[in-house]
Amino acid sequence: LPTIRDIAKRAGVSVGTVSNYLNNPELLADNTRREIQQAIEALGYFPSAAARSLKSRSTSRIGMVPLISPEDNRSMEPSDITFLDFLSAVNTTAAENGFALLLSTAISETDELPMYKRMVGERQIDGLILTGVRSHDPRVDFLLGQEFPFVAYGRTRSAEHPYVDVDGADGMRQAVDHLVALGHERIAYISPPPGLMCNEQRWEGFAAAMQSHSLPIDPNLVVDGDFLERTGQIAMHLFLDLPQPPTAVIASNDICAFGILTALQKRGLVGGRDVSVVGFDDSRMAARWTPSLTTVAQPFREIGFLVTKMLIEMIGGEPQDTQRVLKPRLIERESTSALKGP
Amino acid sequence: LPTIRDIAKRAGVSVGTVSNYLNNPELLADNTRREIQQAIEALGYFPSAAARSLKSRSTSRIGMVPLISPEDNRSMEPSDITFLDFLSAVNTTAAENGFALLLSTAISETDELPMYKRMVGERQIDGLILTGVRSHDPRVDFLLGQEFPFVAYGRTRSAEHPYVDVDGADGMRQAVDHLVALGHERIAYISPPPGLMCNEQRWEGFAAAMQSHSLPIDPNLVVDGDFLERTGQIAMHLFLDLPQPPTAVIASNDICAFGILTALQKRGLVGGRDVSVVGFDDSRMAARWTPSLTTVAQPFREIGFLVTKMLIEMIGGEPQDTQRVLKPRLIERESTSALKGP
DNA sequence: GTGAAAGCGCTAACAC
DNA sequence: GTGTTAGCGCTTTCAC
Repeated sequence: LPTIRDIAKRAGVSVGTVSNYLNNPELLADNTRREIQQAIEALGYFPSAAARSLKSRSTSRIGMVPLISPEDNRSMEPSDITFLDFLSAVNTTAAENGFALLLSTAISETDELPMYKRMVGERQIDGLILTGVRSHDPRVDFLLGQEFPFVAYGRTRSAEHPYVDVDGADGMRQAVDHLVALGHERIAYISPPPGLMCNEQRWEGFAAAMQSHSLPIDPNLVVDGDFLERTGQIAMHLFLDLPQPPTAVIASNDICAFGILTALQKRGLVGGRDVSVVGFDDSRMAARWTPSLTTVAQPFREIGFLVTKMLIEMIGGEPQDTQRVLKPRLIERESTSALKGP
Repeated sequence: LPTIRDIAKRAGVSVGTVSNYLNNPELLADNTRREIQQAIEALGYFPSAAARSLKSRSTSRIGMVPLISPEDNRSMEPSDITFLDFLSAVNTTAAENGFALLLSTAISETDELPMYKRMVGERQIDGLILTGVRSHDPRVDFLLGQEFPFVAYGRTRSAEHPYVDVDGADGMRQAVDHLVALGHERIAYISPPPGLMCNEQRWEGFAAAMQSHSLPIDPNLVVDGDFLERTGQIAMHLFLDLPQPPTAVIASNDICAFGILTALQKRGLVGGRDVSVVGFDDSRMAARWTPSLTTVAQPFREIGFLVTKMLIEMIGGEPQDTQRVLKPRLIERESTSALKGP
C-alpha cells in the first residue's frame, strides 16, 4: 500500500505538502493540488488511520459496548429489533459525519467496565455511546472521571451527564390514563429489569398515575420483568391464577406484551377483549400482531440520531445543550378496550 | 494518559523491556515482570492502539459495512432481527478472540465499494466480513485483488473465495417437497432481491424441485421480492386476484411471509387453512405468529460464529478449510396444511 | 506556497 | 535478561 511518501515523490513535492493537501487544501496552489490529486488517484492512496491518529490524537471512531447475550436469556439490554433500529441510526449518523462505529461486547457483566476502560485506555475511539443505563452506573462515573466524551441513551440518578432520554414516567401516565378511561381499575404492571434507570422512572410514573386516579396498587399485580417474552407469559399465567385477576396489564416492552398475549391465548382468552394489554416501544411487530398492540412508542431512530449527533458535536468541541428528553406517545390499537360490566 | 515510557520509568526498566512484557512476557525475569505489572496497574496503563498498529501493521479489528437503509425500504440487506442475531454472534466471537468490530455504512449502493476501499486503504481493520453477496460482487473482486483477508456470508458465482453459506437450493427443495406431500401443486414463489446470489440458488432449488415432481411453474405465480413485508402483502393480493390462485406460497423470508399472512387475513382467508405459506429464516417471531409459520431455518448465530472464527484464523495465518455450506432445516408449523379437495 | 525535521508511542533487531 | 535505537506514516512547527 502506498504511503504519503510515495505520493510526495510521484507529485514531485514534499510530504509536508501532501499532508497539507489532506488537511488544509486551501493552503496549496491550484497547480500543486492537481498534481497531488492525480498522484493519489493513480496510486489509490489513503492515509493510514494508525499513523494519523497517533499524531493527531483522534480516531474518527465512536464506540459502543452492548451487553448482548450469546443465549438471549440475559437482561439489561434490548436484544430485539428496537436495538437494531437504534444501532442502525447511530451507524448511519456516524458514517454521514465521517465516523465509524467500533463495537465490542462484554461477555459477562463483570467485565463490562474493564471493556470500557480498555477502549478508552487504548485510545481506540473519540467518544462513547452508552445504553442500558443503571440508576447508579459505574460506567458513567468512570467516563466522567476521565473527562472522556460520551452520551448516554438514558440517564443516571447518581451524576450529571450528557444524555438523550425518553420520558418513561410520562409514557406510563399515558398508559394508565388510557386504561382508566376505558374503565379499568385492576391494572397489573410488569417492570423493566430492576437496576435499570428506566425501571425507576416508569415505576414513578405508574405509581403517580394510579394515585392521581385514586386507585390502589395491588402488590400481587406487580412483577419484576426483564424484557423477555417468556417472563410476560409466566407473569400472565400467575395473574390469571389470582382469585381476582387484573383486567389490564402494562408490560415493560412489546416483546413482554407479546408473551402476555400468548399466555392469554393459551388459556382460551382473547387479548384486548378479555384482558387489555399495553406494551412499550412500538416495535415493528406491534402493529402487525394479532391483536395489534396498544403501546407507548419510543422514537428509536431519532434517539440514535440525536445521541450520535450530540456526541460528535462534543468531540468537535462545539457547545450545545447536552441533555434532551423526548416525549413518548401512546398508540391505541386492538389490545386494549373498554372494560365490560361484571 | 500514561505511555510505555511512564511505565518503564516507574518500573525502573527500559521501554524495550516493557514492550517485551506486553508481547513476550516469558522472556522476562519473574522479578521484572512483577515490577512492570505493578507499574501498569498503578498507572492504569493500556498500550496505544494507534502506535501499536502503526508498528505492527495489525489492528485487532475486523470490519463490516452493512447496507442499512435509513428508511428501511431498501433491499439487499436484512434489516430485521435475523441480522441482529448474526451481528451479535459476530461481535461476541470477535470479542472472545480479542477483536473489536468496526462498523460503517454505505449510504447508497453507489458508495458501498468506496467505503470498503477506504476501510482497507486506511488499514482500519485486519479483515472483513461480507453480507448480502451478489452473484457477481465487485467487493469480492476488489478484496481478492488486494489479497485482503475476508469471509463472506454467502458466495459469489464469479470467483473463488472464503465463505460460509446456507444451502438455499436444498432449503427450497425441502419446502417444495413438504408442500407437494400435502397435496399442493399450484405453488407460488416470491424471490429474494434479484441480484443477490441467494436468489439464484433458491430459484434453482425451487425449479429443480418442481420439476422433480413433474409440476409446471406458472409464471403468474412467480414474483420478484425484496425481503419486505409490504411486498408479501402486495404479491398475495395479486395472487388472489388471479383466475386460478395458488394453494401455497413460498416466501423469500419470514417477514415477507408475515405480509402474505396479513393479506390473507384482510381478504377473510386463513393462512394455513385456505392457503399454505412457507417462510425462510425461522426468525424469532415465526413460532409465535398466528398462525405459527412453517419456515426454512437458517442458523444465524452459528453462521456468525463460523464466519468470524474463519476470518480470525485467516488473519492469524492458520490454514483451514475456507468454504463451509450449512444445511437449512424445514420447520413445520401451522401455516401449512394438507390441500382440501375441490 | 513549499520543504525540512522533530516526534507521536510503540515494536523488533541487535548489542551487551 | 535487559537496554539502545531505528523507524512505522503521519502532522506540525518553523524556515525559506
